[in-house]
Amino acid sequence: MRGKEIMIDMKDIVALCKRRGFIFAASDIYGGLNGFWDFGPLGVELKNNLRDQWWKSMVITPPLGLDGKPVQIVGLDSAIIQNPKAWIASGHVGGFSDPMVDCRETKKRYRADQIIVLVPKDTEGSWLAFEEGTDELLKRKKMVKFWGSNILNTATLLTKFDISDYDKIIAPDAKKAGTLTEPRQFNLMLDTYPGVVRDDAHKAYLRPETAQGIFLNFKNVVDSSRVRIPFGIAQIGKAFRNEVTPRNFIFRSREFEQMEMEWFCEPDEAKKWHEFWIEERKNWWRSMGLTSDNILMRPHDADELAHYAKEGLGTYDVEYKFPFTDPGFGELEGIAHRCDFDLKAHQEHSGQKLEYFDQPNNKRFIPHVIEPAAGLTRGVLALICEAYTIDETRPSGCYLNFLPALAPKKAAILPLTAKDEHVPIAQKLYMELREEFPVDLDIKQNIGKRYARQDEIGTPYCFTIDNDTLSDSTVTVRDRNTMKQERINLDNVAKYLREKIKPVS
RNA sequence: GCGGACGUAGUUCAAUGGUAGAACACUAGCCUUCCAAGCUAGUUAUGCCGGUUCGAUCCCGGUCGUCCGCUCCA
Repeated sequence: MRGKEIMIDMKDIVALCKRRGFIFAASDIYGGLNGFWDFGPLGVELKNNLRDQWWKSMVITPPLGLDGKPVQIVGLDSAIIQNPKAWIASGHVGGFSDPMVDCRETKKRYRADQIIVLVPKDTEGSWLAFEEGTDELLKRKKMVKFWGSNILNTATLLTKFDISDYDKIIAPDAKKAGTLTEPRQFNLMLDTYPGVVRDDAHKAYLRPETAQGIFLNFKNVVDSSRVRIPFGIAQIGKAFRNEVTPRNFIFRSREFEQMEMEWFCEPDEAKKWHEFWIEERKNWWRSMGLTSDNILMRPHDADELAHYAKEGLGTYDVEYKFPFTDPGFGELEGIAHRCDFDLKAHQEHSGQKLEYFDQPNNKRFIPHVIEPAAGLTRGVLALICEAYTIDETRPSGCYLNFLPALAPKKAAILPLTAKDEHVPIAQKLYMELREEFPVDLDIKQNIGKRYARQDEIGTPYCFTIDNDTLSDSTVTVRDRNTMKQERINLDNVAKYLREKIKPVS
C-alpha cells in the first residue's frame, strides 16, 4: 500500500507499463528518444477514458455555477501550429527562453538574468557575482574578504556585461574568477518550418500550451456560438516543450497532452470564479480515484508565477504524490488567474478588437480569464501510480486498482477450460458484451494465469463459464480487488456490468 | 546542457579476449472444474558506431539511452 510498509518502486511500475502494453519508450527499437513516449494498446484506452471523463465534465455536463444553473462551456480543437506572431504576443518567444551560464569550477548552472554582479567603484580587482536573493550578510562577508573595507560598488545584471568582462567575475559559488561560460539561450519551444523552403522567414512553433489556440479563437467562438459571459472554451491536445531534463517516466516529457479550459468572466467576478474552479477541479481529480492523502492543493509562491499570472490573483496547483516525488508532490493541474493578459496582448499585436460587448448592460470590456489547465499525460501516470497495489498474496504480486469507469478493459470472459462445452458459451457472451463494453475473451492457459493477467491490467471483473453454467446458466463473477466470487445468471451479466461501471462523479 | 554511475532475453541475474547460460515470464500442445499448478516443445539478449586485436559482449573512443545529483519546469 502507498506510504505504508511496502514502498512502491517506480521501476516496477515502468516495467509493468511496458510488459502489459500501457506505455513504451518512443522509437524503442532505435534506442528510444529522450522525453518522448508511446501509449500502447491499454495505455491509449486508459488515456482516452480519462480524456473523455474530462470532456464530459467540462463540455457535455458542465458543473452547476454560482447561481445553481449549469455553466456554459464549448469545445475547440485548434491547430498545433499557429502564426508565429501568436507566440510573440503571448510572451513565449521572449519569455520562454532563458539565458543560462555554467560555472566551470563548481559545475553549477545559473540563469544569467538572475545573477547580479557587484563591481567595485574603482573597478579594480575581482567582481563578485551573486544569485538574486542572496543574503546581504553573505554578500558583505564576501566583499570584505575580496575588497577589504572598500565595499562601495555598483550592482548590475550579468546579462548587461560583455563576454570579455567575464574573466574578472567570480561566480557565486566559485573561488577563482573567470569560470563562467558565455550565456546560452535555452529555447523551450520546439520549432519547425512549414512550407518546402527552410528559412527563418518561415519559422513557426509547435505550441507549448493549448491555451493560446483558445484565445486566438475567442472572437470566432463569441461570434458564432451564442455564448454569453461567463462562459468557457475547452480544448484537449498535444503540446510540446524542450524541457531541459525530461525525467520521471512520462511525468516531464517533451511531447505531452493537455486538457485546458479558459473561463471568460467579468473582471470583478474573477476572484469568485477562481475559487469556484479550484474547488471543482480538486473534486474532479478525487472523482477519478485519486485519494485525498495523495492530492494536495497548493498556492504558487509569488516568485514562481508565470509571466501571464503576475498581475492576477495567483495560481493554485493540484498536486499528486507520485512515488518519485514522495514525500513531496508533483503538479497535475494549475488553476491560474490570467486576468486579461492574453486577450489584451493578442488585441494589441493583431489589431483586432477582442472586447466583449455586454448587450443588456451596454458595456464593453476585455474579459478576465480563469484557466484550469490539466496534464492528461500526467493524469494517466497518476492514475497508474494510484492504482498500482502490491499484494504479495496473489500470484501476480500486484494489481491495478482502476475505477471501473476508467479501466481499459471492463471485464474478461473466461471459459474455465478450453473444452468444447465452455468455449461456445463464452464466445456468445463476448459477442454480446463487446457491443456495450471493452471486454477481453481469453481461452488459453489455466484459469490462474488468466486471472493474474487481468489483475495486472486492472480489469475489474472476470466472468467464468464452468460446468454449472451448462446446467443452470449461471457464471461466476470474480472481483479484482477482493478475489471473491459470486454466481450470477448468464442473462444478467450485461446488467451487472452496467450497474457496476457507473459513470464517475 | 554539466558531473557521477550504468547498459547481457520481456524481467531478474550469470559468464567470458575464442560456441553467451539459467530462472521466471511468454507462445504452442497435452492435462486441468477456479487463482501464474504439472508435463513436453518453442521464441527471445551483449543499445548503436568505430578503434585496438588473428579474434571484442569484455579493452579504448564516440554516440544513444537509463538512473542519481545540479539546472530548468507556463
